[in-house]
Amino acid sequence: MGTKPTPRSIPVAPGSRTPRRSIHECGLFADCPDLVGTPFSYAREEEVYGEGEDAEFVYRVVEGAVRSHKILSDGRRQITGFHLAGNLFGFEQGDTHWHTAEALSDTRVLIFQRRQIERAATRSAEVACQLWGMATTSLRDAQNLMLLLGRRSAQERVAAFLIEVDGRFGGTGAFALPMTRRDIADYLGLTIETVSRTFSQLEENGALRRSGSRQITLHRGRLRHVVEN
Amino acid sequence: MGTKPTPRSIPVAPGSRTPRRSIHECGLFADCPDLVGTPFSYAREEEVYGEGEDAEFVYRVVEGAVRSHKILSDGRRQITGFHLAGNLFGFEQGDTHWHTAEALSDTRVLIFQRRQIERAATRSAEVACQLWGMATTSLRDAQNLMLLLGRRSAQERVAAFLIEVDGRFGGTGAFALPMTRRDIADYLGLTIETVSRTFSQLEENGALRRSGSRQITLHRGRLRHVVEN
DNA sequence: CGGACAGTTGACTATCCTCAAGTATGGTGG
DNA sequence: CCACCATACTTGAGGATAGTCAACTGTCCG
Repeated sequence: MGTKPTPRSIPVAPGSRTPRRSIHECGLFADCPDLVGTPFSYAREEEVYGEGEDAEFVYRVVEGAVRSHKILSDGRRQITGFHLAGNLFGFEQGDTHWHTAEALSDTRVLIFQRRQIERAATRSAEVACQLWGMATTSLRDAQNLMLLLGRRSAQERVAAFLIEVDGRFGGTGAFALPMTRRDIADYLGLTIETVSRTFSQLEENGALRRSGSRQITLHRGRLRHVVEN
Repeated sequence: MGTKPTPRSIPVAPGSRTPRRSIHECGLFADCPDLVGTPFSYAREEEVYGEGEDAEFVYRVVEGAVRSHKILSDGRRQITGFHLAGNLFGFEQGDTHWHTAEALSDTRVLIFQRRQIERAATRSAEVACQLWGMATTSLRDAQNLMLLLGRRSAQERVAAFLIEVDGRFGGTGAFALPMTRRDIADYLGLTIETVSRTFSQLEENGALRRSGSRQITLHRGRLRHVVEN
């Protein structure tokens, strides 16, 4: 989707395109000064990688947001995660991506070569343990989402989602959703209409306020009450 | 549930209870001869560990089967995985279990001290990488289940489930389900009635045959056709 | 101003859930 | 060995939640 500046040809030779930042800014792990990422950008709705492609790179979001999804042949889509500033994504089991990743909005990332990270992991137990920890954290998130998808009502799903997003944006209770209703629906296993209706219900109940469709202010107490059943 | 032989007091001192097997049989990783598991047993429906408990041990199933689940205050339950012979379970992010694990049937396991495994990981990059790989594999499984829970119909869920179980039992197309309809329902985000009805439908369509409620023979072609949409 | 697209709302439908009754199955005790 | 009970499973009828289809509104662009 969108224009495709062949993302895979550029990051390998990072010299000219963008000057390297300080190690502190571009490095992946504190104790790996040689593990430096190359800055890169994606436009809104642009694909970062597609399911089935070689998993050559790993990405850290600097600014913007990315979604990962799986899709069925008839178009049904499940978003498995949103990656916000600071998040790492693109690790896979095996040599190919089993997800598609796309930028929600114009997004800046740092690109790392997967091989290089794997080599660092085989050399440094500390790096490997950090990677293990990140994978375990992702697993916990995935399992929480499984509970939500398998056992929660539409209201509970949307409320839990808003609380989650709020937390990831600093927990101020007010934020602009970086994703469309379709993205939310495909993350929560609902339809856009149900998401929209649920927003309206939550607004009626005073659990949130909308200013425009994206800007949300939460009444976190009431929202938590919806989730905590 | 059931009798509780205080699982946590025994594995620490593995000397007397059961004679240690060969390293090959009890070890967790080939290159860690010091990482030896203690054999232990759980009765049908017995809890291995509960949500919120200290995650002191890690388990490998030798014989039998274990389920991991998360549960809401009103009893809604989501099973996040079944662990069969050979599978490792009990790793967590942080120091406490965020699941409950229970034996489906009388089950023999090997118990490992989590601390010891973590220490091995910090010493050996190879061990850490293996742990990382296992976590990544679990993550992939979890994300596939998310797609199933979020976007698939009851028929597709049950069909996919049966294909998965068949694969884990060797792919012969005939096996005895080790879990109840309730367990299946709570894994697939359905009710027992829907699971039961779906079994009946699939049997009518010739996609499977039942001999007793647990013994299943698959018509894998037709079943795959149901899943592949 | 107008077009494209995102989002909302309404009416109707379908899938799955709930409640209820009935049928196997397996273990226990006489 | 059989009767009995508890439990697992199946089936049916009706209902609720979320989905589908469609129309409409708002917003961002040029």
